[in-house]
Amino acid sequence: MSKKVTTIKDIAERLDISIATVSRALRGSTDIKRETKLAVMKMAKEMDYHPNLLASSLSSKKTKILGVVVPTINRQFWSNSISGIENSAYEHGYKVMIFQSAESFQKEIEIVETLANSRVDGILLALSQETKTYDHIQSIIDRGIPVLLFERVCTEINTSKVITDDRNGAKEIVAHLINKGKKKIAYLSGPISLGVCEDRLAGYKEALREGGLNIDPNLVLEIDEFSYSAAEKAILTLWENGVRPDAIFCFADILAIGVLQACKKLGVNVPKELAIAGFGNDDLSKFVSPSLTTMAQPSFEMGHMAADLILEEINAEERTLKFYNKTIKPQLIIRESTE
Amino acid sequence: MSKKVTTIKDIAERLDISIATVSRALRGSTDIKRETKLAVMKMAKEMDYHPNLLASSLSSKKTKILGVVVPTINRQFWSNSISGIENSAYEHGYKVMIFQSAESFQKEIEIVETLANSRVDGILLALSQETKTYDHIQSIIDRGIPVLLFERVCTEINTSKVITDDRNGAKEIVAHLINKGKKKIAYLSGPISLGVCEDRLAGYKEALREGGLNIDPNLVLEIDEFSYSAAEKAILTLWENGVRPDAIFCFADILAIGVLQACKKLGVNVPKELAIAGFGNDDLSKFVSPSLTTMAQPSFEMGHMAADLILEEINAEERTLKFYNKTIKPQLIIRESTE
DNA sequence: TTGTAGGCGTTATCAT
DNA sequence: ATGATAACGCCTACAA
Repeated sequence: MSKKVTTIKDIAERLDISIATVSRALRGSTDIKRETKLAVMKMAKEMDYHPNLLASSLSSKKTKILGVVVPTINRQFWSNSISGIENSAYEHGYKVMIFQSAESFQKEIEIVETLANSRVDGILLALSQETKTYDHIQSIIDRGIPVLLFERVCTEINTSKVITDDRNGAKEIVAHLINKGKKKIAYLSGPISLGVCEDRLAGYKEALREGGLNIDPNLVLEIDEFSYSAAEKAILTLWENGVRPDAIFCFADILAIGVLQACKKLGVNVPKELAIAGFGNDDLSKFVSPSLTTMAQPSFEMGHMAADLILEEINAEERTLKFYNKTIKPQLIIRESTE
Repeated sequence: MSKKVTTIKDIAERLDISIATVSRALRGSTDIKRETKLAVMKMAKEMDYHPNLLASSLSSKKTKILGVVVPTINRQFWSNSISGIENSAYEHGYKVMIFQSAESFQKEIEIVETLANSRVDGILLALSQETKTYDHIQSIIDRGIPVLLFERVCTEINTSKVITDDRNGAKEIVAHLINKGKKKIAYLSGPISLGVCEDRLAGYKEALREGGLNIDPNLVLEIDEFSYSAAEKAILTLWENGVRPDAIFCFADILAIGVLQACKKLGVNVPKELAIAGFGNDDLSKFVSPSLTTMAQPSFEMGHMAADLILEEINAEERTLKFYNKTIKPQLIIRESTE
């Protein structure tokens, strides 16, 4: 029953050569006779040999694997960024292991630990919503494993980072609302403890200031869950309380969708009574009706760049300890919800 | 610079005991003195010890990792099913490695090979669109690694499978269209070489037959890409050719969205002139306007069940060689696009 | 309960 | 160009 798995040792014995030679032949070392190499390859095929990556990695101290941790793969932004990461990794001969933290600090810790213990060559991480301390990350870095933070980053850790230009993106789209003649512009934010949310808040405020509008704290809504239902509820509550913005900038498209749903229930006309702007340019934003004005986030490119950077760090001859801080510009896409 | 990594050997030396004892203490073996165990644990913490999973897996021949291969993580059906898999795996102390085949046969082969060479304890696989031969899968099974097929399966391989009840699901939703008085019902399918597509075609035909409608081959549209743009184009072409169904059942929600877009361009009223039904119950289907009638696929449950099954197989004392064939019922959700 | 020692399958350093 | 042989870090009979 138990199938005998062939190893390089078996090949060596059958060919009556040393395992060292087999090992070299198998991964195209230069100094090896052409014929022995071919003989080994042939025998390997014949004996149905498959390398044991565990053994190889243990010995070589390289896994050629990148670990990725995102809050969820169930949002296009994240799944697209993963595709970008995979694309770059693939080009460089690396594989990618994907994990979801589900916005849980505990899970993030566990995942990062597992990844490190699995000796991945590098970790690409987008912080969970709950993450407020960073010892678990610093500890990984101290263990000598390169970590790159993307999208959900923090200032406390000194390492390479790739982020969206959130501040200017938010500023641009809010400016667009102002241009449309809106005077009471709200911001529907995720947890402001998240750097991304804060940065977009800053951009929002900046746009208001430059547009000569004053900042009304009552128009800054903070919800703690990235779901359309939470957004919908927030708007219904707002209306109950008699607050009436004439435009709203939402942290993410999924939230904007919730706002849209609320408007349908309330009979509020979009964009006349309430203009809605999102962020991300998910498929959803395009197909919903009215279609959603939003900032397109180049998520694939972000992932690609992130992987490029960490691979560069991994393969740097000297640990240069020079980290990059890259910013990616989002792009305004005007649709019906603000026109 | 190169930080010395602590191993059990180091701990053993510091405590002046054998590495065997340390090893046992570290993973709670029963027969070990309480105090030595505590001493080891304490020292491990003190020396910042982290187990090397490569070494332990190599030695124990178990990785406690499940490999998952899906066409893409960028569709809710797939990302949700992965969440289901993770959920079950997590409960059983397993981790999950996720890979995307991008509907490419070549990539599928590579991924499956890598997974096997990484000695994962089991593989959960949804076949790529291009996959027509299955030697690469049989070969993995022959190597002794459990493989479970889900959603995208084939009959050629004898192993556990988890699928949607596609035939009855399709039948039910098409029957619903017939109930609504529709007489010329089209089916917009993905590549019919895919089992899923074929099964839904069968259900579609069965519903027509039972509804007393005849089957018109011109109303069965086959496209080779699961994108809204491909679907949109198909409908525009159909209209150009003067074919006018009064209802259309789409293989997936994303295709139904494309049909909806086409209708908007053509000025076709939905559902009066053309009723539209999808499959999957993506977020999209709910938020689009008119909202989409569809079959809700319990993707999370499917993933969960798939993982449960393969874990059972992995942990079976005797390789029983008894495989399961589970079917999950989708549920009709009626919305505006057919009302 | 603890120790000894032989793997697990590769890679890598010296020799030759 | 090839061969011995010692790691790599951990597990696990078998002994004690």
